[in-house]
Parts: sequence; structure tokens; C-alpha cells
Amino acid sequence: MPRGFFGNPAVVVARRLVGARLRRHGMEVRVVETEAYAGDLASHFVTRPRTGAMLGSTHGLVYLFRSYGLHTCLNVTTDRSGPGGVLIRAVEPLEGIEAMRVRRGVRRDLDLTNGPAKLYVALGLDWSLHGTPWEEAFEVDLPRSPTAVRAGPRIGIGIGIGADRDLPWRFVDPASRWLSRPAGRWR
DNA sequence: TGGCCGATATGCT
DNA sequence: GCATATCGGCCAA
Repeated sequence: MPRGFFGNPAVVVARRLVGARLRRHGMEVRVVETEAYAGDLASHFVTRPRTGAMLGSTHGLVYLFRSYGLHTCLNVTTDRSGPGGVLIRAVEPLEGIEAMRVRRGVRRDLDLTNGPAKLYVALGLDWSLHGTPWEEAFEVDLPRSPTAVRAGPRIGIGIGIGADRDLPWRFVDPASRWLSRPAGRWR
């Protein structure tokens, strides 16, 4: 991975991470879905100013957040010149699948990692990673050649935030079966 | 100090 | 498709 990669704007990092391989503790996964958050009205930098402050002041660190009291989602902070973060929404399991099956306890391998809180469990992550350098937590291989990526609106962000809701900042590999939701008819 | 609200997952209809 | 579990962060008072 190029040095300083996570210093790029969130949208750039999010798009390039689709197709990337992540390795950790004998497991390997392929990233198939990401979302970018910057200084927009859906970003925790705005909606959770205290805990989201990391998004403004750091890049290349693991940023975790808990939602609905139950679920934890995995992000990396980005952008050396402004607020930014990338949510890893879905990955495809490649290696270490048996360990993921044990942690998740689901019937179908398709359900192991097809959502942000699911992959957090499948990969055996924990809150000690919060705020630590991403490259200490994961070994990253970016795709050598550009992957076919499509972009559409982000998932699950609330109404009432205006046009920022429609920003096409969700990036997917439309061919993957592990998406958290199907790709729309986007470019 | 209380109430509201999530960048969700799951199981049931 | 829909209900709901469950709790920390945030802000109003």
C-alpha cells in the first residue's frame, strides 16, 4: 500500500479499498462494500462531535462505533487535510472461514460478513483496536488493477439532513454476492 | 438527569 | 415487509 494512502480524501480511499485484501490472524477477506464520510451532515464528525472528533484530527487509525446498543462497526480515519472516514460495510471471506463460522454461528457463509456489524464479529475484533494504527491491525493489499466499482447513496442515514443524504458515497463491487444490500442501478 | 435517536441484525409474518 | 432488542452519545433543562 502506498505510504500515506489514508491521508487521501475519504471518497478516494473508499473507492480504492473496494477489491482490497485485508489479512489478520490467519484470516483473509476481500473488501466489497465501503462508504465514505467526510464533513457532511451524515458524518459522525458532525453528528457525534465528541467521539467523532478523531475523524477530523487523524488519518490511518481504526475508528469503531457502536450502534443500536448492540452492534459495532469498523472504520478507518482518512484525509490529512480535513475530516474523513471510511466504513467497511461488507467483505468476502477468503481464508480462516472456519473461525468466522464459529464466531458468527450462522447457517450460510453468505451471512458471515455481509454487513458492517457482522464482519466485526466474524473477524474477532474488539474495542482495544479503537484508535490504533490501521496497519497494525490489518495487512492491506490494494487491487493491482482498477476494480469495477459502482457508486450509490449510503445506507441507513437519517432523513432530514438534506442533500447530503443523496451523495453517491457508497462504493460496491456489483459482482459480489456478499453485499449488505444489492447494488442499485447506478453508474 | 431524562429522553431521544441511531452509519444494525435478526426473526417472524 | 416489519417489529424490536438495547445502550451510549448527545443535548435540553
